[in-house]
Amino acid sequence: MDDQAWYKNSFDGCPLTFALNLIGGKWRLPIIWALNKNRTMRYNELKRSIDGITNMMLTQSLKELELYGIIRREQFPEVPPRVEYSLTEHGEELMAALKALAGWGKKMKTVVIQNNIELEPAAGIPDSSDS
Amino acid sequence: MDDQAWYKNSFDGCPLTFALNLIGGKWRLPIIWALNKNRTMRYNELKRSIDGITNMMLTQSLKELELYGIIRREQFPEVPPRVEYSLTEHGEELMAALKALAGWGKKMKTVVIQNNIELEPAAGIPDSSDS
DNA sequence: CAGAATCCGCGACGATACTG
DNA sequence: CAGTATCGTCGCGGATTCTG
Repeated sequence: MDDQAWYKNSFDGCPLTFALNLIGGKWRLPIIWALNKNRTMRYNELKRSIDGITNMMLTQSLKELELYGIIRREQFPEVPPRVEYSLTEHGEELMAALKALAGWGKKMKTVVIQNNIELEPAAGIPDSSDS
Repeated sequence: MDDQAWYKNSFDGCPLTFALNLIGGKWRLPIIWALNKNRTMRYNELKRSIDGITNMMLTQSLKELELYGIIRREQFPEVPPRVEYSLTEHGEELMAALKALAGWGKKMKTVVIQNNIELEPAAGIPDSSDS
């Protein structure tokens, strides 16, 4: 990197953007969500539970979330390796904030669909197939 | 699109992912944030206030946010065109949810930086500046 | 003043191996 | 079982130019 790590000055002080950077990416939320439901999960258990994720993305996302202090990784030195993941306290606190946002999203889904019906011709989502 | 619009089945029912899709993208939050502070702003006022945004991205983001019902657009039929933007009630409600997330982010900034200091060599942010 | 249209780079992500 | 490594794709967003 030619400058500092992104999180040291991401939006230079906007904690919201910082938070969204932490939970951004395609797979972090699914992981967090799964760990919130099942409390603690092994690697392949997560992989099976999250549809479509590859080893690479799962590993990478888990490492990042652990680095951020959102999830906890416990490795057991056994012959067939066993690694368990769970949410940290910060992860649990995150869930609370996310639920508020989810509540808003639930309401908005209706609104957006209706707005789209009214304004649809101007939407930036072009249709390129006739099927 | 070859299938339905993304928001009609984004995560097929996860309102959280839906919400994040609404406020995702690079400029939507800065726009929302600016409108929340100044209540109502004109186009070029927004453009000046949001550092680095181009006409294209501003126009596009404004249209999307309006389509989603998060912001309101008022056009005045005057000789020098005048357009004013402001948050809708849904936009205001969003701000509330975002503030909780921002609070979490504020706490996490400290945590992440400290974790990084300890775990830094394993971070996924490679240094390739001299290669 | 308030946009619209086009081209393009880059980084996130996917696919596909290989390993202790 | 729990990862790593490498390569290729794809689309968001940046830069630039044009218009009512």
